[in-house]
Amino acid sequence: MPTVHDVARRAGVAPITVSRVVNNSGYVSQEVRLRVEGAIAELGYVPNGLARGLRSRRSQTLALVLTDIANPFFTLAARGVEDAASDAGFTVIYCNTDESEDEERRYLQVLRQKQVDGILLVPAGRSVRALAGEINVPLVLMDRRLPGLETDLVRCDSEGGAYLLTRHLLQAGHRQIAMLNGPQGVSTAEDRLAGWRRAYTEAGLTPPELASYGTFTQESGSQQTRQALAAGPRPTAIFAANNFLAIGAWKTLRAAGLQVPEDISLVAFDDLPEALIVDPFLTVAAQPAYAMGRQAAELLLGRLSGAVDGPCQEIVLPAELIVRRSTRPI
Amino acid sequence: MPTVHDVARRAGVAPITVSRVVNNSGYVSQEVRLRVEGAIAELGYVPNGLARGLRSRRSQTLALVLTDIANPFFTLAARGVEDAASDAGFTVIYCNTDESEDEERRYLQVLRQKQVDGILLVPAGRSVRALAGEINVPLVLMDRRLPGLETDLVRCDSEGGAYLLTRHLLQAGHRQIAMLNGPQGVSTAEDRLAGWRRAYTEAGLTPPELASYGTFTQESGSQQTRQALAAGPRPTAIFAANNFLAIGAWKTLRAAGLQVPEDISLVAFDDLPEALIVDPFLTVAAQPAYAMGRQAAELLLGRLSGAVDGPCQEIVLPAELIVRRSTRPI
DNA sequence: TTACCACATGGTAACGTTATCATACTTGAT
DNA sequence: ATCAAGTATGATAACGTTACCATGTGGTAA
Repeated sequence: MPTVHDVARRAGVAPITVSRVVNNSGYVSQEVRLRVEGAIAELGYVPNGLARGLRSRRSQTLALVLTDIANPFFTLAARGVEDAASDAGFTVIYCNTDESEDEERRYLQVLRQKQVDGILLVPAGRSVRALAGEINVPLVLMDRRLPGLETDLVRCDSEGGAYLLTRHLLQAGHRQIAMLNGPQGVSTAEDRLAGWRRAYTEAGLTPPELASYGTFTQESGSQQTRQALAAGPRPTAIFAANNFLAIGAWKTLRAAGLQVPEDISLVAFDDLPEALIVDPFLTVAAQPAYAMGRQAAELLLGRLSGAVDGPCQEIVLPAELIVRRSTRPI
Repeated sequence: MPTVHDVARRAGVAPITVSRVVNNSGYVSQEVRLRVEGAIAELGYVPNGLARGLRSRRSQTLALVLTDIANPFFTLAARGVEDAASDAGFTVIYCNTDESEDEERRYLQVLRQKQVDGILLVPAGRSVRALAGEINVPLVLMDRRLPGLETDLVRCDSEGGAYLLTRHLLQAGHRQIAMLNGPQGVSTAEDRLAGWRRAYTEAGLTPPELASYGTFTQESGSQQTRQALAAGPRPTAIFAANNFLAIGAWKTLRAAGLQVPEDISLVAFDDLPEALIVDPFLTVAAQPAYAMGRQAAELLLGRLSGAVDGPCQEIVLPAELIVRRSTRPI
């Protein structure tokens, strides 16, 4: 592997001049520049990013820490992040926490070692709040708020989306709307619950005792659905707080012999990518996942370059109500 | 940021001793080890990965270069890679080429700079063959063969899977089976075409003129389907060479007023993750995507650690025929 | 003339770690 | 007493780059 020294010798200049050519920094005469570029091409020189990063204290690397890249919502967000980073000459390290705080802690430690320039994080737990100070690296949260932590944040308007979905059902005459939710304490779960509540109260109604917590998984969707079906007056509609919960609910409804929407209505937060779905059927509140990822990355890159300055920003993207065929008036 | 020197001073030892404690290498007495560990904890010392990598020539980083992480097949493979890498203490840089050779070239250059220890690659074009020599980094191909390049390879048995799907249709009495394919020259496309052909010839039949090339996208699936429906005797079945092609085909069939399977049968390579599908309906050849990613990463890590030695390996995982409800006898 | 600035190039040191070699003390076998 | 092997620690230098400072030229303004 040739180094700056090899290139310098070949071009008859000092190593630092090679550095200037490569980085387009400082003054270099046209003649010398051409000679150096020639030498670089002849030797196939590629700068060593580790040495560069060590000296300049910038690694040109971002990290994306999320709960599960296999969730299409995060997959799309990841593409947004990757595209923005790549445009700016940054590479991205991905980390899946699987909603585990231990994993999250472990990864943040590893990323500190790697000297990443910035971190995009979908927090799995509250522990980041304590770590954030230590990490000492620009941090932008995605998707979820983390009360008590002063950082930039790019998220979707969960409360508003949930409100729209619930209002849609209320307007169709539903009153017993079961809410299947993610983990208590996770901001998206809390916000969606709040939206559900607000739709009721704004309609002059009292929210029923039909909200449950769980995890953002299919299994939890099934479990919460079974629970909702078992209790009190059977709900006439179900609001699943994310895509996996919705799939679990739907499967369980089918298994219970209930048709959607004939026997029960079903709405959900999160849309599924058009590319994966033959016949979009669910009425949903769609999040602009790609845009969220891109904007979060751009905000972080802006902080790094100094283009963005000042106090923490909270960018809230709207959720779009897409009415399809999984609901029916009562 | 404290360094080895700070820790060393605090613990009353030499920096190299701190290094030995951190890396668990060489001899360190129990007493000194405890003192050093204490100092590390007190100072919150974290080793600098860049300096470490520069000196030791190992960055503990792998790269995963694929065409599009948004394809669930690759998403799952990526999880397999990430999990295996993470277990071994490696982090993963992701790169999406979008099937562009230019992007692929660009990324390989960047990865060389980053001094990644190894690369997992789903080749977008033939250009890698030329680059592979220069890169000088262990390389494991995933998913696609690249004739003329001597490297490790982990892939699925595309030919066999296509054969199973086609035979399934032939046994059901279909003779006019249109094959919607990906790009000519991509090994998975060629292998699946070969499997389709073999099913015909083994049944003593001549493959019809119903195979077309395109890209592995939904749009191409629509386009190829329209073409197949327009020509000659209408096909009684369609074999889509991947999941996106299948979705495009299905949508186009619906738009043309054709019911699956009543009016036409449909099968596809690639399954969709259970978590995304309410009611699995398509008969498919399912690839073990997660296993593919994991095994590819483990092979690469084995090469790096020296645990795997010897000539190039080609690991071929079987595709599983899953018969569901999208086909019917004729 | 002096002073100053833009341009052009180089020398030196430092980023934080670990490879390599060197030193020295035990212990036990000969 | 001697040697060898195992244990324990350190000094030095190097990985490849760039920050920082220094030097020198030529032109232009005062």
